Amino acid sequence: MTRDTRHAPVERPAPLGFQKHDHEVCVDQVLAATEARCAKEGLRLTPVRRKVLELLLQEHRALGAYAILDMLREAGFGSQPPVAYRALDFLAEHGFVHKIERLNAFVACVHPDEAHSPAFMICRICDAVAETHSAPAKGALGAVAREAGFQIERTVVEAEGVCPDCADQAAS
Amino acid sequence: MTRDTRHAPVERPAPLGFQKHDHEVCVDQVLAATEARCAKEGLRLTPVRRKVLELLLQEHRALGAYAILDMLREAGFGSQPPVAYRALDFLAEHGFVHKIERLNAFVACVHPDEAHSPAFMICRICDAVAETHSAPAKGALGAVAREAGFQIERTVVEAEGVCPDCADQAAS
DNA sequence: ATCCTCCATGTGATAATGTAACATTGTAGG
DNA sequence: CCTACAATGTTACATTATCACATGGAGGAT
Repeated sequence: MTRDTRHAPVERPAPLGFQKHDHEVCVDQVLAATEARCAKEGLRLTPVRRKVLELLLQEHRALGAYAILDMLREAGFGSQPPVAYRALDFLAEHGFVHKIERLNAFVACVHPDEAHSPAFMICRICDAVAETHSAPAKGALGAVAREAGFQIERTVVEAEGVCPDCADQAAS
Repeated sequence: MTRDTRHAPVERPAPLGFQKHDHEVCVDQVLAATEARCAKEGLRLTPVRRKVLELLLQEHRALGAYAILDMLREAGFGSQPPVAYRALDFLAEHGFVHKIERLNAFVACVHPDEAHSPAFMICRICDAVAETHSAPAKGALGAVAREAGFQIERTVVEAEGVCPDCADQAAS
């Protein structure tokens, strides 16, 4: 759709946020936080589910279900689509990962503790994705919805554009 | 994804906005406005493209590409997916229709004149869709993006919830 | 008018994404 | 232990989307 101008993803996609950071620490922290929340709420972070989350955290970018499935296969898990989709459903349902509708892909949530309605910035050149907050239901949209009698339960907010790295490259 | 609670669409989906209105007039007006804009900008509103827009306007709800394709076939146009997708691409590129990412479906734009970044309210029960405005790039999200050096070109804003009609039915 | 070019359309084939259904395995609670 | 339920694995299939290439039609240049 209207994506004629879109390039193929660059070889080494930019990190999740658009800034550098210590991967290992970041992955470990989120995994630990996720395990804690699962323990507290009686959720079962089974091997497949944990592996999917770990993969998404390590890659630190949006991955399609089939890309994840390939990695699961290599890791010795089941190799049929439902395996990946079910794990992703679980993780998404509890906010550990988010689906990027624009890309039909998934990213690990970078702050699994707090409840939040996420918003994303998606680079159309390298497909890097950065997560931030949004509260659209509290602003103008919320007002329109209330007036119309529409009850908002969830919001999808995705901004498409050019990330700092790709803008720099284009300039040079 | 996390849509276990979702019902099948009800038999008679609610209209595009959540309020009643005069279909005929509405369809004619938008078609006329679209033709005017195409004439002015040298865009070619060919038969297929016009037909697709007309179908979406008449149905006044979100339709998948294949639903549209079926109708095109019945109307004597080509019957392969690219026929529908190309028409939709054209229409979406110029803002005459919008894609609802959450549904992988398309709706006719209800105000094809003004340039705008649309926002949608989507009923998870009957799949009715209402369009309104948004300016997320001007609010908190815009601030975050500027700070991060991310250039927003386009936004996807979709609120999922329950429309007034379905809320009424649930209450009764 | 003729040709030429570009854009749009038609078609077949195939890729990518997502689900349904059912058998099997594992795990927690009685 | 054993029962009930959740999670996994697998087959098959449904839905959504794109590629590649041939054909047709509108407009401009000569």
